[in-house]
Parts: sequence; structure tokens; C-alpha cells
Amino acid sequence: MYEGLNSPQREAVFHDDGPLLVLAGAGSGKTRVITTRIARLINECGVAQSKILAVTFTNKAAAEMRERLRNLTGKKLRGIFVGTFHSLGLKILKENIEATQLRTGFSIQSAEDQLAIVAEIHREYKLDPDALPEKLILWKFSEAKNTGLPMHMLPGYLDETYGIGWGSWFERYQEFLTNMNSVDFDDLLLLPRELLNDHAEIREKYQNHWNYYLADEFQDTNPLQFEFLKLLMKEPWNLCAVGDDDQAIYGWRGADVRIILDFKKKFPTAKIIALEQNYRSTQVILDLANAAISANLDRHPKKLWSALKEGEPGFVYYAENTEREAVFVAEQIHGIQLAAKVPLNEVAILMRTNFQSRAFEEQLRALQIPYHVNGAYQFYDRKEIRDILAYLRFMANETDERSLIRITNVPHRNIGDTTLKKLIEYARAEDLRLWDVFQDIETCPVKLTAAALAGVMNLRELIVRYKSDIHRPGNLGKTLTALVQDLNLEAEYIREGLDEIKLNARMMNIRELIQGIYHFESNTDGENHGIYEYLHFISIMTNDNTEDNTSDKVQMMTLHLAKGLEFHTVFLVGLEEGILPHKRSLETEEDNTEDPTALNEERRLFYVGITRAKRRLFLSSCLTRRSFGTEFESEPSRFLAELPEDLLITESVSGQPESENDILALLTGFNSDSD
DNA sequence: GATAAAGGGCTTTTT
DNA sequence: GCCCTTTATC
Repeated sequence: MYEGLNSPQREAVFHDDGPLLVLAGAGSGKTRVITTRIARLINECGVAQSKILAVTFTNKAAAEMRERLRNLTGKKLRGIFVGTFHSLGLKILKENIEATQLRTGFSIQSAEDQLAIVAEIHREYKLDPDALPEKLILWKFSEAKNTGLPMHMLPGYLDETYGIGWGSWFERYQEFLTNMNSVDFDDLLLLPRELLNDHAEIREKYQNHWNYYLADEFQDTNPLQFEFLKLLMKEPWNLCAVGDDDQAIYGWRGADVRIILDFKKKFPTAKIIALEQNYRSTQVILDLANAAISANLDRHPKKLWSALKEGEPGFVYYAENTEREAVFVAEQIHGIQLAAKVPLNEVAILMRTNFQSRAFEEQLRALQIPYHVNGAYQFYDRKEIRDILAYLRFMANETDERSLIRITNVPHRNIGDTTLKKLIEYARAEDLRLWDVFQDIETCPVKLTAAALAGVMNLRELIVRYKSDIHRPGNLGKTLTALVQDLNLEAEYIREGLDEIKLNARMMNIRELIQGIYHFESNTDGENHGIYEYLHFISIMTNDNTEDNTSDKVQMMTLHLAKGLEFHTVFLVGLEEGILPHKRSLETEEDNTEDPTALNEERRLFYVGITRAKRRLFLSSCLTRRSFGTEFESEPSRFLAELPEDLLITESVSGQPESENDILALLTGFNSDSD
């Protein structure tokens, strides 16, 4: 188990009690250190699994950690917590629901729901949404929740500018959530923090429950998460925090690098171990990475090194336009595919923003290269899926009015927007819930057409009929199948004039959803897996339950999603001013001076991108870029100029791809791979 | 309330 | 350029 660990790695694994900070450079084996450390605690120190808490940044990372732990310990995982901060928060909320304002079956409102709520508050206050966009408002709410700052201390605080201040906005929004027995994503951290803070007996319960704590990607922890974690711990603070300040890329979400930089101040007895040997990349790639990041002055100086002395130089391609860039990448990958030395899922196209993926998808499809776009199209965001889930959500939580509004006329029940609006207005005026209005629709003073009345009665009957069934244990998949059949969405989509391709795609998605539900229901692991658990599960499992999608396909994703992953060959695309660094990070609110903090974070993103590559790195930049239908001149990213030229081969013609033989020659490093 | 034409915004990054 | 929302007309 300890074979091949270098001495600082070993030191981290064998560290006993007390706080420990592992400053782990990119590719320095930090996951191995964490998992080996946990495995040692379980197998050799007699620590019960239930005493260990490991928080990761994504569900993907959590799944990988569990897998590695199973292999290392040779045991079934029982009782150990491995998951994201958000899933930990959810667990604690559910376990202590009687101490909160929530009731069993509470909903987690998605980003889309949040927007709808804010739009409704806009209407209530009769404000102009153009003057104060919904997104901006939600942004401020999230910032307030995550940084723990009161509203009026946030930058850009608007006091009474629109007749009401942030504070009253916020209260109204929270009221909406409370009325719907709902929380938003940030509440999954905020409410448990409050719970632990306000209730000594709950706090003590958890402090005695866990003894060993591990926090991955610690540089991206925000103050709220850190406080939450601290409330779960007590002396001797057995926290093993692992992170790399050079890879801090979530400042915009309230993450504060000072939490990792000031670790010693928070925990004076902490041991600090630095891992600087990189096992992932060639020295050339690391030299490029070191050069890229050394332009940031606000960092702890450190230098990654690799035992893999050889390495191909980086390749820089300046494309005439976005399309040529995509053609270049697709043709290079086609060559790799022909050479067959590298599995396609070891090839990644990394980009700053999601919208960039489209051009690459087109060209990859043209060459029939299989690819997978990570995260972009979220399965659970599709219309048909959200419609069906709205039925489930409403049956789980009858106060979830947003879901009821969504399903009222889906499928078509002759209840138009105007009628629905009138019913909602009536409900508001009478201080009733929309569902209460539906219950007594026969005596409702709102004038309805006979068809609309029949529609409401039909919906009411449908909900009542399925609701009791769906709550019966083991009945979730079966009931939902029947419900979906009853809804006959296929006929509805045909009526809407959907073409056959889209129709088939939707029906397939619906089947996939139902299959997923059956799967969830049968994989209980001894725990209850009913409707409540399912809805919570899909709310916090966002984009990564599609494992078979990653096999032998080119991986496309944003730089943020790429953190923690590695690939044989990396294409880092769109290296232009305005893309990376992104234009939003280049402009400040008042004037045109650049914000160095934001710019440094962009540079760290660049660094994260470079360090994903094990053997080959391609960088590309477009001279013109098509944006909103029109072409713009674009300038190469300043980050490219910060790289040493002698480590790069540059091509700036619209040119031919390299021949197959060249590509074969480039790929010879692959077999010596130790990963 | 259904259909078709016109208009406007979209493009940070995610749990 | 595309897609969703708003507006005109029946």
C-alpha cells in the first residue's frame, strides 16, 4: 500500500493526530495521499469507518475516492462519509429537520426556479427587470450567503435605489422559499452552519460522531464552508487539508485563498507538508506551467519538477478564425485516432466557457470522432425531464408551487397563461395556496371556461390518484412509469409540432429517466430510497452520473471542470484576450482599469489547463472570432506571451495538419506512462 | 387562446 | 446565428 510513496507523501500518510496541511502541486499524487491515509486509518489504526469524514469538491471526485478506497482497504465502505460539502449539508439538515423551519420532503430549488422566483418579486414590486437583472440579484444573494457578509457590506450594494434595498429583496426571496418548504443551493451550507452554531447539543453530537476529517481542493473553500467544517470539529483538530494555492479558481464563488494561506494562523500546531514532485507530466510541460504561473506575484513560490526529463515541446497554433481552430483540433485528433496509440478518452479539449464547444462539436462530428461534452447540457435541465420531475416534486411537496405551475398545463389542459395568472392572483389575494384553489375549483370566483375547469379537475384527480402510490416503499419506478404513460407526452409533443428527431430524443430521455429511477430504487445499500431521497439525490448530483459516456470519447469541458483530471493530450483552445483572460475579468465596474485579482485567477485557470497534460500540449488562438453572428478581430492572450519560446513550436498559417508519421513520432511517450 | 412574425438577448466559470 | 419571448392578427 505504501510502495512508491516519496518521503513527503509518506509523512502525510503517517501523520497521526492534529491539523495537517498538504500543499500539493498539480499532479503530485494528492489523491493517492488522501486515500492511502484513510486506508491506513481504517486498516491499521483501528479507526471505525464511521469516524471519518472526507469532503471533496465534486461528486465525481467523491466517486473516484470511494472507488480507490474500496481497492486500497479491500473492504466494503460502510458508514464513512465521502461527499461534497453540499451533500454533507443536506444530510445534516435531514437528520435534524425538527430543529429547522423545514418539513420532510423539502425541495431544493434549482437555478431556473430561483430566477422564476426573482422574476415574480420583480412583478410584485413592479420593477423594470432590465434595470436590475434577475441574475444580478441572485448573484448578490449567493455572494452574501457564501461570504457571510451582510447585504449592505457587499460591493455594489444598492440602497433604496429601486425603492427597496437589498435587505428587503432578500427577505422577500427567503419568504418565497420558506412558503414552498424549500431551500436553494447555498442554503445547503448556510442552514446547517446555523443549525450547528445555534444548537449546542446538535453541534456536540456531530463533534463526537466524527474524529478524522479530510478536505480536498482546500484552496477553493469559501468562508461559509470553512466555518461549517470547523463547527463539526473539536480538539485535537484532526483535519487533513489538501490543496494548491496556484489552482485556486473559485474566487468568484466566494472561495478565499487566505483560508489555505493562513492555515497556520488558524491552527498554530499545524504540520505543513509540500509535495512538489510531479508524477504526471513531462518536464517540458511543467516548465511551461511554471513559466505561466510565475507571472502571478501573489503566490507562495514553488517549483514543480518531474522525473520525466524528456518531452515534446508545446505546439501553438494561430488560427484564422474559430472554424479553422476547430478544424485544426479535429484533424490532429483524427491523426491520433489513426495512430491508435492513445485512447480517445485520454484526449481533452479544454476551454474557458461552455459556448466555445459548439465549433469543436461540429468539426469532430464531421470527422466522425466520438466525443463527450462534460457538464454542458445537463440531463436534468431538459424540458421533458423537468416537466416529469415537477410532477414528482409536487407530489413530494404540495407547497412547491413552482412545480405545480409548471405542470398545470403540461400536457395541455386548456388552462392558458391568462387563466393561470388569474388563479394565482386570486390565491395571493386570498392568502391561499394555488393547490387549495384547485381543490375548491368548483366554487372559485375566477371565471373559467368549461374546458379549463375540466382541465383543473383532471389534474387534481391525477395527482390524488398517483400521490399515495408513489409514496409507498418500492413503488417509485412503477408508479412513475404509469404516470408518464397516463400523461401521454408523446401525443403532446406531436401536437406541438416537434419534428421526429427531437421527438425521439425526448422520448429516449424520458425512458432514461425512468430507468435511472428504477436503478436508484434498487441500489439502496440498506438506506431508504424513496421519492424524497431521489429528488434530493438528483438535485445535488448535477452532471456526472453518466460514466459510460466517458469511454473512448474525446473529452470536452471547461477549465473549471477539468481541475483534478489528467489527459495524455490536451488542447487548450481560445487563448485570446477576452476569452482567457475572460473579458469580464478585465473590466471593473467603474472604469476600465484591470482588476489584478481577477486577472490572476484567469492566469491560474491557464495554469490548471496546462498541468492537465501528461505528454502533449496544444495551445490555440483565433485571429478572428465569431460572436453573436458577426466576426470580430481578436488578440492573442497575453498569457501566451508569458511562455518561453524555446519550449514551443508555433504555426500561424491556416495550414495543413501534420502527417500521420509526425503524429506517430509525437506519441511515443505514451507507453512509458506510469498512471 | 392559437398561430405566425418580429424582436432582443445571448457568452463566464459550478455545487 | 439561434432561440426564446413578446406582439399582431385571427
